[in-house]
Formats: sequence, C-alpha cells, structure tokens
Amino acid sequence: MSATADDGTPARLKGAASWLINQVSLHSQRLVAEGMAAAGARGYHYRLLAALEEFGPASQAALGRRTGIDRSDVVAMLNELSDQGLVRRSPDPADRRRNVITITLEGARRLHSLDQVLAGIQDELLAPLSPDERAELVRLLSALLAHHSGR
Amino acid sequence: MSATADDGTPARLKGAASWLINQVSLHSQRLVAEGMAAAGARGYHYRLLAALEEFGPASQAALGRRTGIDRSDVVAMLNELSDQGLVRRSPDPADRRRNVITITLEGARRLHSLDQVLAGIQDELLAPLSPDERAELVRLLSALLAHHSGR
DNA sequence: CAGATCTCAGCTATACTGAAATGC
DNA sequence: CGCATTTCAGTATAGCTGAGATCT
Repeated sequence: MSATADDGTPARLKGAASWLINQVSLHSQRLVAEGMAAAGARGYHYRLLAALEEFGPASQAALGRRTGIDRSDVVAMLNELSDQGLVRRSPDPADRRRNVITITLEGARRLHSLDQVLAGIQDELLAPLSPDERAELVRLLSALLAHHSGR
Repeated sequence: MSATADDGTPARLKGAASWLINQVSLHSQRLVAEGMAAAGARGYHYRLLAALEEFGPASQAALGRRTGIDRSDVVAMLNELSDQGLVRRSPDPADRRRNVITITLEGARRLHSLDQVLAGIQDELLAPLSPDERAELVRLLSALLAHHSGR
C-alpha cells in the first residue's frame, strides 16, 4: 500500500473553475511576493508606482480606486514608499483634505526595474502555454474581470 | 477634470496575467465564501467532504494531501464537521497514530446539496463566457496548475 | 533511532471595517 | 448639514511554522 507522494485530487475540484483559479492564484501570488521581496519591494508597491507613473500625481483616494488597494492599506504602503524616497507626499493646496502623491526619479527607476522582475514572473507563471494560449488566457480572464468589477 | 466613478486601471496591470488571475480569484473566493456561508458551510468543508466521498475513509494526513489543506487546518475543520455530525473520527486500529475519518450519511447528503451550490457559483463566475470558452479556460488553468504543482 | 501523525499555539499577508479628525 | 479624505485601530481569513506527545 503506502501512498505515493501525491494522493490525487477529487474530480469535483479538478473540474471546478473556481478551484482552478484559486489554486493558480496561489502560485501566482507566491511568485509575485517572492520576486518582489527579492527586489526589496511588494506587489502593492508595484501597483502604486505604476498608477503614479501612468496617471501622474494623485490623491491617496484616487490611487486606491485605481489600484484596488483599500484606503487604509494605501496609507501604510505610501509610508513605506516615502521612507524609501520613491514617492513624495505633500498637502494639496487646492483641497486641504488631500495629499498629493508624486513619484520621484528614484521611484520611476525602481518601477522600471520591477517591470523586468514582473516580466520574468509572467514568463514563469505561463511557462507551459504557447504565445497564443497566453493571449487567450488573458482575454478570457479580462472578460471575467470586466463582468465582475462592473457590477 | 473631476473623476468618473472609476479612474481606470494602469495598463501594466491590465495586461499582466498575474494581476488578472489574482483579481478574478478574489471575486471567485468571495462567491464561494458567500455561497457556502449561505448554506452554513465553508470552502474547506466542501473540499474535505468531496475527498472523503470520492476516496473513502482516510487519515487526516491523507486528507490534507488530497485537498491541499494544511495538517493544522484539517484538525480545526474536522472538529467543525464532526460537531455537525457530517464526519466520524475514530482511532485507526491498524496504526494508532492515526484517526480514520469517515463521511456520514448526513455528510454525503450535505455534500450533494453543496454540489448544487457550487454549480450555481461556477455559472455566476463564468457568466460572460460561452460553453467553449469555459472549457478552454478550464483547460488552460489546468495546464498551469499541473505545471506548478508538479515542481 | 528516524520518521509519521495529530494537536495546539502562534505567525504573516491580504483584504476589509469602524471611527475619529479635518476640510469641502 | 452631508460628504470626501486621511489616518489609526482592529477584524477575518487563508496559509503556514514550530513544537510537543504519541506511535511505527
């Protein structure tokens, strides 16, 4: 008798899209977390820096909306980023409730180096798929995300 | 000027498979958690009941391997399931380190009702996709999972 | 002795909630 | 006044680690 290393997965789970997505997401999150950690960053940092470079200086609330990061976590992440000199936080003269967050030169440099890290992660994550299959996967997932985030 | 309800997502993120998978997984997890909670259960409960019905009575360690649930969490989940009378925990006479976990009649009944719940969830999750697209998505995700779990 | 099993206590990261302080 | 923004404190969950007790 004795078990082989892996006992096999219940058929019900192997056929369920929800199970598959969650399991693959686990591997994906691990790859991102490890890759970012090796570069001294986090997934959240990348999201925020990307939003800042693409859309320019913004309030914390706008950043949260764009990146899907909770207002509360935006505060903590910007503390870390500004401690590292990657962003600047200054009061908005036009609306004194707000802070204007600006990406620094060093922040942009860091973002571009993280771009390389993330590209490597995509390649590792999608390794078994052909270019056509990768594009198809992105298309299908985008359709799901659009449907569920526009609720 | 002025922001619309949604500020848009950075292009870098929209094109990254890792981001898409994680975002869709978030919706998926929410749907599963809500559906199971409405039926008085949890995702972990379904996984364990499914493994027990498909492979028969098993030790806790084997259950953990089959369902991807940590040994430590298996303990807590089986406490809940046996409190509800859905499984029975008895010492293994052949190996006194082990417990033999058996699904009860009521456990099997519960599993079948959760099958219906989960089918509804798949349908909601994959709503915007055609049957062919759903099959293709499952195929692509299965390939990714096979690649990354066989490391 | 090494190694497997079950259990408990506790940790980390992600995502989120509630409420206060401030300003529009 | 209602509403938005920033901040802090705290919650929930999943996944995981370490260690002890027991047994093969």
